[in-house]
Amino acid sequence: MNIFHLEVLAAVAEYGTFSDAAINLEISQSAVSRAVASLEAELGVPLMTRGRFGAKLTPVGERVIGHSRKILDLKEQIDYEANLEKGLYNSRLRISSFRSAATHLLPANIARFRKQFPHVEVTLAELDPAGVEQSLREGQTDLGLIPLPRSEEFKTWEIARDEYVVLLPKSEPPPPKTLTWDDLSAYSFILFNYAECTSAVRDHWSRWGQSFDVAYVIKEDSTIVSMVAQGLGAAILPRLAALPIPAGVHVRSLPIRLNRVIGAAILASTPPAPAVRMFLDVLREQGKFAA
Amino acid sequence: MNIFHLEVLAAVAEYGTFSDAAINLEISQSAVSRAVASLEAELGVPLMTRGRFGAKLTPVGERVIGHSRKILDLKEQIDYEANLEKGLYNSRLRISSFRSAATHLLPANIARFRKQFPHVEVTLAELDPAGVEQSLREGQTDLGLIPLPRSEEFKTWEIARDEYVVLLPKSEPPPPKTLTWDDLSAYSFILFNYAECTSAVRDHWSRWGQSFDVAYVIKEDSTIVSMVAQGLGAAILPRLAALPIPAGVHVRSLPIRLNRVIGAAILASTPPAPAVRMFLDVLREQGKFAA
DNA sequence: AATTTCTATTCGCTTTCCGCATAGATATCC
DNA sequence: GGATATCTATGCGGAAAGCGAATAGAAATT
Repeated sequence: MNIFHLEVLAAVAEYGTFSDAAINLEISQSAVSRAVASLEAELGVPLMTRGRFGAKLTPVGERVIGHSRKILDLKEQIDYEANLEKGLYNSRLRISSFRSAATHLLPANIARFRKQFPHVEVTLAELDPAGVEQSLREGQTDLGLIPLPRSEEFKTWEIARDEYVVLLPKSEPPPPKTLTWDDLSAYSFILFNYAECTSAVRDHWSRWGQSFDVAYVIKEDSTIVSMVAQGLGAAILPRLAALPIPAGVHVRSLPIRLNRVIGAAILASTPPAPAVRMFLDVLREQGKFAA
Repeated sequence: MNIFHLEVLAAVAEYGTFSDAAINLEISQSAVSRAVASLEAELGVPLMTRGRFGAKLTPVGERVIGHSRKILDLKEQIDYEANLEKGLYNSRLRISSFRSAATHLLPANIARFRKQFPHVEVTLAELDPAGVEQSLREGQTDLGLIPLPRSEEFKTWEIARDEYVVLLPKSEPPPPKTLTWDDLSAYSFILFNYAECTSAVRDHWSRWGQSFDVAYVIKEDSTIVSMVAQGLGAAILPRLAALPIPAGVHVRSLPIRLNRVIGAAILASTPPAPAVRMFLDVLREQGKFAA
């Protein structure tokens, strides 16, 4: 059975006559006639009645055409996959990302992407968010991972949410499971001077009428985790940035939770390349599985 | 694109070599090689890698094969519809049914069935349930509509449920919306001497420790409805049997509801013919829509 | 009755598909 | 290292399928 013959059958059903179907398909009327006859011969049942009035599906033809249309849809999807592959072949995808997304979110997704599209060359640059933005503007980056929201010069998609957690040093008794603002007032804080985390934390506790002692503002997330482990203070930073968290450190949620929204971004003025669109699909599927 | 070529691709993916796929499809190895090459040429992408080790799908081949398998499934469904049509052509379906199912359930369903299968000749005989059973035994009926349950000599399917309702004559004030057994004790009853209705009703009120005056036992449902309208008593009978119910008669549920289960039946020893199976599908769909 | 419009079929040609035979490459065996 | 086995790719020739142009036949329209 030839899929084009199914397309002919569908066209006759839609246009009502062999002649009109022929015009629309840009083949001759006799080709239409023989295509339908060929299907009927192969299946052994009449799919259409026809005469001077044109052509109409028989009852069994109605049942067959439903399946035929689905076959034509699937053929379109096969063509789409082939065209996508041709469009992606020997293309590249340059990703820039701030550190914890680069470390924790991207590697597995890049692996899954490359398994489907092995001919796309993927590069990953770790930059702070301002650097990601600049690289996008300069055309050095195809897709950036940055915190949201962002200005309208970028088109963005939310990819993940990362909770700001409180890291507390080992203590007897251990800190309560659920922290209050009063519990936090006992600590000096080490804040994370990266990807707008310090300002996000200060804005958050200000919004709830709180203010806490900030003893350090540190750029290195691993350093922050070590300092907490050594009892130098408590820290508030995104969970992904804190990973891996050693056993001697307690992790708690803030009294009122704060999330960092991680987004994928391109320049709003640039239509996304096929590789970008396919990678965004992979990222979205990841979010779906994580949910 | 030729659907058989998709079948070849699927076979190679399954068996791992062109040679093994050829053996299983009962074509030559060179035909397999050219079928796969033909698909690749048409789509413009390589679907398989191959060599002395045999053949494996490429990543785009993996994506394409998913759609291809669905196309093959749909082709099977098209073949099934064609074979069904051939099997049904010039066949007949002889239905026997007790009266109210014959009057109310079957006509619309027979119409829907014949719209899909216009070459099946359908006959409908109205018989009481014992007559339906006998006609099935004698091979004069292909499918019977009878109350359930039934003996194991029949294979049955539940098709519908029909509530036994109380018909009450016009009165001032009208009878309460919800009847109690006490309410019923005020009436003489007219019972329906058809399709085991009388015994079903007597069994029901006995099961609940009740017993009521039975003034008449009548075979004609329309006569029963008239007698109630004229104030000769109350009636208990299946709702379908009572239709159409005139305005001057009140319809109420029994204090404890009773349903008649209407089933479709064939002889257990006889595999159902294609026409029977298709008609059962139509009856099941009706139940689905009614739900 | 003539004309128009629909589908079916013939003719001749092109394209596609197939099996047989074999070339070429590579893994396995001795 | 050479012989053998096993895989896929391709040439050849024939059969089958598909196509457009032309035309036959039937039925609706004018």
